[in-house]
Amino acid sequence: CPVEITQEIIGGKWKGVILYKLLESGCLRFSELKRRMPRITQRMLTLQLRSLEEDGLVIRTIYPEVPPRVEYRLTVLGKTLQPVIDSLMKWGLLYEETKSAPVSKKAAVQHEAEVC
Amino acid sequence: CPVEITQEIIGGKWKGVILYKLLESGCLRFSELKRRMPRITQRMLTLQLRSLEEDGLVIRTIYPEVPPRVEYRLTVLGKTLQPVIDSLMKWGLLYEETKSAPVSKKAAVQHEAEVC
DNA sequence: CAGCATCCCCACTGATACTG
DNA sequence: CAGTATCAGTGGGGATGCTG
Repeated sequence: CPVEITQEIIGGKWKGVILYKLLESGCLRFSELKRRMPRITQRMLTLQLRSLEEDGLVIRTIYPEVPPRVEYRLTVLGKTLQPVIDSLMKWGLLYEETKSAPVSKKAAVQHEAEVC
Repeated sequence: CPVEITQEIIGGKWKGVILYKLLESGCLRFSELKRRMPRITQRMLTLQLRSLEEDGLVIRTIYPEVPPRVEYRLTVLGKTLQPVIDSLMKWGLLYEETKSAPVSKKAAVQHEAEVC
């Protein structure tokens, strides 16, 4: 099932957010990504980026400098995730709205009462 | 982050597929859902449906008959997931296509060579 | 038919410390 | 700066058997 395939690739706790940040910013260093995701650990960020790289969504570029610099950006395939991430984000916003709008709940319940 | 919120709700191995089947069919009995997802165990189907119910995406209707009959359908909120599930499915199809098209890989790599 | 109960595993996630 | 290494915990997910 295609839905399952996609979820296997961008699922999990962090990948969606990483992709969102990269779509937003285009190209980010490891530390910049980390700064944009204060709750993720270095370890998890590394693991998730490696996984995204394996699946061909992200490119990792190492600049042989001191101090080391590594930049991440989306591949062409990775960029095709834009509409997916967008819809995930939009629905997240809608959901938060819904939860904080108790006034309309009664009307909603009446709708739900429809029979199959 | 809204992206993370959505993934917490419809993430995991099965929820996306369940939602897809319900969007497609409108209303399904437990056994009908199970038949459409041969790999899921009864236990997991039950657990995932309960979770979707808790989050207000699915309505569970029990018909007091013998043998028992339980039907599942989306709430109004659940139906708002249509564009999300759609985009997940479309990208899944695109991804499968990409993997089975080795001819275009060279061109793709050249694209990836662009600098940040 | 549509489940619940039970047992179990390991993959995901995390905290912490260390390093080229 | 951008990682590895190590250890540990939790819970998602699964197999199987039983039942109103």
